Amino acid sequence: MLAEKRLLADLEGLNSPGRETLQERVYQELKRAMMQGRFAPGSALPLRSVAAAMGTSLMPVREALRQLAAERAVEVLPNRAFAIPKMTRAILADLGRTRLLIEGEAARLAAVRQGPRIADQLIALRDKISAATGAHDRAAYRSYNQEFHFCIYSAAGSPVMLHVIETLWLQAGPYLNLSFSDASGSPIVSQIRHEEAIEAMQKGDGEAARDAIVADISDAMEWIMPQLE
Amino acid sequence: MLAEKRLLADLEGLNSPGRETLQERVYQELKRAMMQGRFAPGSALPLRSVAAAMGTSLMPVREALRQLAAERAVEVLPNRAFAIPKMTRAILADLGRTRLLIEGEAARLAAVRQGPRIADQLIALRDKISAATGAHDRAAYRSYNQEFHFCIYSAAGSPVMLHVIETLWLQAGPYLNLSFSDASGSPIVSQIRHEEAIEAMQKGDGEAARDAIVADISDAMEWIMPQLE
DNA sequence: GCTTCCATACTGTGATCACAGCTGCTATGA
DNA sequence: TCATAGCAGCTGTGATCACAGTATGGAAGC
Repeated sequence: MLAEKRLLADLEGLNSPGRETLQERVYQELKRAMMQGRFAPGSALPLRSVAAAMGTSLMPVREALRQLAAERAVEVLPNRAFAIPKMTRAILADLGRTRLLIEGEAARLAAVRQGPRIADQLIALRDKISAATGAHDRAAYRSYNQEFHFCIYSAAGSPVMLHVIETLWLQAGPYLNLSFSDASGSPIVSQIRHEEAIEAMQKGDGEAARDAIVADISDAMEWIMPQLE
Repeated sequence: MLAEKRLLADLEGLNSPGRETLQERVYQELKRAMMQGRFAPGSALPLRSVAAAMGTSLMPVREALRQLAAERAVEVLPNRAFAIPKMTRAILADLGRTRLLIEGEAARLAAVRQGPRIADQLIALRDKISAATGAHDRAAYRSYNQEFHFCIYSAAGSPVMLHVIETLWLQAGPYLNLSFSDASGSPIVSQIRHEEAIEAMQKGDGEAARDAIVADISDAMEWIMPQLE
């Protein structure tokens, strides 16, 4: 009996990935696709189409979309239909301003509280980013860049800020792809900011860390902005 | 025909309040009840109980709760059950720190961009707050205080920040009630901060506006914190 | 008296169906 | 030829049901 229970407990751990609800899977899948910019801005997301694509009924899709809508990642039209939000220059600027504020503060906190402790992880990620840039692997670049930033933000020790930042990235996510729609030098500029951030973390210098992150975001925004519309 | 169409168009406007979905109504009702602190922290929200209380089926309740969960206003337990989150001192402090940052900045923006234009509204709200305080009407106080703050935040012209602030209030909402669990002087302190805020708005002084809001939030936090646990 | 087991009730999940509103097309009329 | 009525196909909403997992209660065994 006891052995059986132990076995079940072990299996439980193994089951847990499969134990995720369909709703969860649909949510994650949509989120991933959106952040990769797979949907055109303004395009509709009919429940039945998404459900058919995912091989589920309408229900998990409805809940996943509503959750994404609550996070402002998808829009609810007056018709109550779901759609990918259209990004305007004004909204993107607003998003950028808010990111500067909160991600800058998170970076400052991270440097002060955990700075030297995460420097090694950041250096490893910087190397991966360099490799991805060299290989012109945009997907890898985006992925590692995101890891780099969130490695810092996680170290701030503020779950509330972390969640806010995640929702901001989710909203801006699809449009960050624009930064790499051609082979221009934007990523290289970013590398400089990352160096500055690493240095600030090593020193535990909060103000320098904030400045580095603020500059990084500003660079990206300046790059993306003229490409809109 | 044309007249008929016009009539329908007119009726459409009238219908719109009734056209809200059940899900929307359940969502609003739950939100309102939560912000008034009607649910004990940690208490469960079984779908069927809520549905019975609202007189609907499970579906609208499920979607409303999931939306609230996305906003961190309710918690999803490992059992996938919904519950009112338990607030710890650490989380409340985190929430407070984030509020200082973003609400302070929103106040600064509001003062610079629209300061004098909203001063009259703020003065009117201040008077209502005074009246509510004098009458010991806690519900009215809470309501007008919220209006006062969001009057400022709306004037910042940043929909992104406004939404973030709303989610922060929703998370902290139930615990703000603690500030008035007895007849102590906390609201009076708050009034001083409001005066400072109004003055800053009249002058269009961003820094002063930020300081006033930061002080207001800090006061409230300092008041609530020891009452927790 | 304490532990163990089993039945029952209750949890959220997800599929299916009926329905109302809207959109766009087509056929019919002037 | 053009306007209009009506039909067909979409849309999301919400109720109902079946189901699997979990907690809880009491009863039977040690």
